[in-house]
Amino acid sequence: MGFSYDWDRQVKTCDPNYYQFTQQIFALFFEHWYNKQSQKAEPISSLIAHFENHGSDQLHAHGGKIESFTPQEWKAMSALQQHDILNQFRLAFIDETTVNWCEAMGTVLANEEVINGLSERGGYPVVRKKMKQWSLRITAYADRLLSGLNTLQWSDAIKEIQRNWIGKSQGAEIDFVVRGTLKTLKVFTTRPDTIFGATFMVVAPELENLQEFCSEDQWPAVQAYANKAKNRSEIDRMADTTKTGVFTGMEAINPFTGEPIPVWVSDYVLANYGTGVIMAVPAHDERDFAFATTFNLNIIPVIKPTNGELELPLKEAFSAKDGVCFNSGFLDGLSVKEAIAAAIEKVEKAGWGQAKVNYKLREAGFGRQRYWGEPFPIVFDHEGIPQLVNQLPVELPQVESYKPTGNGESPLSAVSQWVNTPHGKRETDTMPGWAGSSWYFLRYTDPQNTQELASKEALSYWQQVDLYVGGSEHATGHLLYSRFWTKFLYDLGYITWDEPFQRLVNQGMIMGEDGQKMSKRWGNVVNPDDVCAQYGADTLRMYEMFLGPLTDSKPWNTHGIEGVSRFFGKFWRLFYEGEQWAVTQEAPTAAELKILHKTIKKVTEDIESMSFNTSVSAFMVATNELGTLKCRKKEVLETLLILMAPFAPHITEELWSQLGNTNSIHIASWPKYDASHLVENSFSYPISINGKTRAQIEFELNASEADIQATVLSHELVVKWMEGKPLKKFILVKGRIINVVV
RNA sequence: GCUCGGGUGGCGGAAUAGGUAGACGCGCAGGACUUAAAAUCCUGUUUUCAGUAAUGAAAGUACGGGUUCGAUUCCCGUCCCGAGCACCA
Repeated sequence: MGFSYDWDRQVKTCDPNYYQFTQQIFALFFEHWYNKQSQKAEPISSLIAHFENHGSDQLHAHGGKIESFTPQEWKAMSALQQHDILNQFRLAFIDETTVNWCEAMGTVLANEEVINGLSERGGYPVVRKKMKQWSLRITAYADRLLSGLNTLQWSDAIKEIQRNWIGKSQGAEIDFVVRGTLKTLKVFTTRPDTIFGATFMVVAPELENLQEFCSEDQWPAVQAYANKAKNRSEIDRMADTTKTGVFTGMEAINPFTGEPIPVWVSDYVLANYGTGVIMAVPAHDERDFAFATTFNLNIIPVIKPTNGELELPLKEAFSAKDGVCFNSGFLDGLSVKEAIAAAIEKVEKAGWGQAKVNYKLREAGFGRQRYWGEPFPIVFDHEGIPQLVNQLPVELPQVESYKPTGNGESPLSAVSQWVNTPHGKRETDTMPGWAGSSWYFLRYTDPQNTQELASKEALSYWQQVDLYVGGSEHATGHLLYSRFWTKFLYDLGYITWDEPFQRLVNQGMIMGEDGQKMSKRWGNVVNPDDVCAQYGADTLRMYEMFLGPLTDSKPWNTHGIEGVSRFFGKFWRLFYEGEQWAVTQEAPTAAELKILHKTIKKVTEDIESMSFNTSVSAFMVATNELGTLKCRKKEVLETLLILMAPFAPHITEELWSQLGNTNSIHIASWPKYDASHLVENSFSYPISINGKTRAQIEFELNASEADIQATVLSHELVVKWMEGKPLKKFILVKGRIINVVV
């Protein structure tokens, strides 16, 4: 096909020479934490220094929850206790995650391998199970991943997918005191303006200390419900939107009204978003409304439309974000926007909570219980504390079997001579496929380097990827992870830019002739090798471009390729008269130069905007016009060849050499168009009367408007269509159109 | 349901800082060259109506409104297609 790949820069992520640096980057994640104050990753040593000097006080670290401690307490801790705390802040850390466990297969399955709670292969039951494994703290970068999108030339679709995935929402965390106890339930809400309408609370069934918020007599029912909910897969939950739940027997106090409201448990509240607890405002939230209706709970409207009244009783939740508060004490009369600000101010002043930003983005699971993957450069010492291995690469051992062990551990755990080292046991999970693919573009700059992932010189010469052409299926995977790794390596000073792919274009697919995706199943597969054998690579390339815009999916049409094939025939005959070479040295005429420079301009602009289909059309137009003029002049044809070289690399190279050139056309410099060849001094104006084209008159472009108007108004057709009515307005758009309004 | 794209001839598609809608190609029809065919070249091809014809008129960029001298392009509403998300408080 004539792709100009530089095979000297080929990389293989599964080659130890490559993955030793994937392991090194993992080690860097492990040795860094995220400072929310400086907004960047910093070495773990600075965090340890902070603990030694200030304890947990004034900590601006992104991470998990810890009990507060003093410097003295920190120093008195055991290595294991210190590890547990540091683990809460390391950017590569051991996380408790929920996985899809298939007992029958003895393995963990990916979400897409689970269908309706059963394994895709075999149809065995799958349950959700907690498992400790490595994760990368991508949430530390959530804000930068979000704001960085604004600087990128990516399609709106992909940007939007990433924005949704990151899912930033602003609101407040508010504490509700549980009646008759000293305990509080912390909720996250984006609508604190509706708090006077909060008539009950709902906690997620997975909440760890669930029992604390249950009365003794309700606990058995709650426990039974929670156990059932735990084993429901996400897909099951999704499929079933009817509301289920159990009353916990407890009540909480709405801090704004002082009224007690019941606390329920239901699986429509997700444990891993927000605090896993919500204040339910049934009048203004569809889900809460459905729940309240199902269980006959109180519904109090507190927001009404800006211009109008609510229809009571409510038939559905009024969830619009423009409205006015009522039934809401000091918030009455305020708009939703004003009330949100006022409610947060009140919450903070009263010490009930604070403004809070939440993200849907979850930490990136980085462990796989599979053989094929980069081993972690980690050994767990005799205390079970993970220690980095300095000697890289840590290579995959040869094994007898790649199959799962059956107990959920990686196949590597069975290779005891590999697992056991003098310093402890190796981590036997391996890294996911996206580990190596998150930085390969950096490796392209310096693929043979054995000392570092790439030299500073190479990285600063090549910089980030100018243009990435790929499918949109990587939107929330590869493309997000690569941005994350790039920002991290930027923080550490490895690179001087913090976005990997400046411009991203999602190419469309060539569909079958029937408009469906090409598939053996539909019998509509067209093999490019066959097309190439029949028509040649240049014809195939150009036809694919000619089919339509790069970003669109479009059906293949076998007849259509004939048109491109014929075009090459015509193009060839500009150079040959029969078998006879026919190119001349004559100087081109003005008309020929105009054709050439028009084409240079069009193709140069089209390449910039990736409108290759219209470039092909421009080549056809130029070839047709030059053919009509019988132009065989070297000066014109040689330049046209250069323009076509990126589109049809083979035929252009051949004709280029036949023109007597000894170097390759693909290193020739790109022509510049000369505007002086394109100047027109007259234009054939379409004359509209009341917006309808009625005549065509040619005028010099520098003719005066008065002269033009006089000529137009006395023109036979214009007179006819004006039907004697008086002229209302005469519009002249120079070089475009004339409109006579009567 | 929400978010983001998009609807133009028989087909793929062109043209949007508002200015001759349908470039280019496919297909189709007719013609030239040829003993014939292939190849090549030429002409026509949005729809409807009138006309033997040249030609003329009207409508037309999913549908209905609006702004404008002028709208495929801008605004409002509706329908349809595609992609993504999916109880995210």
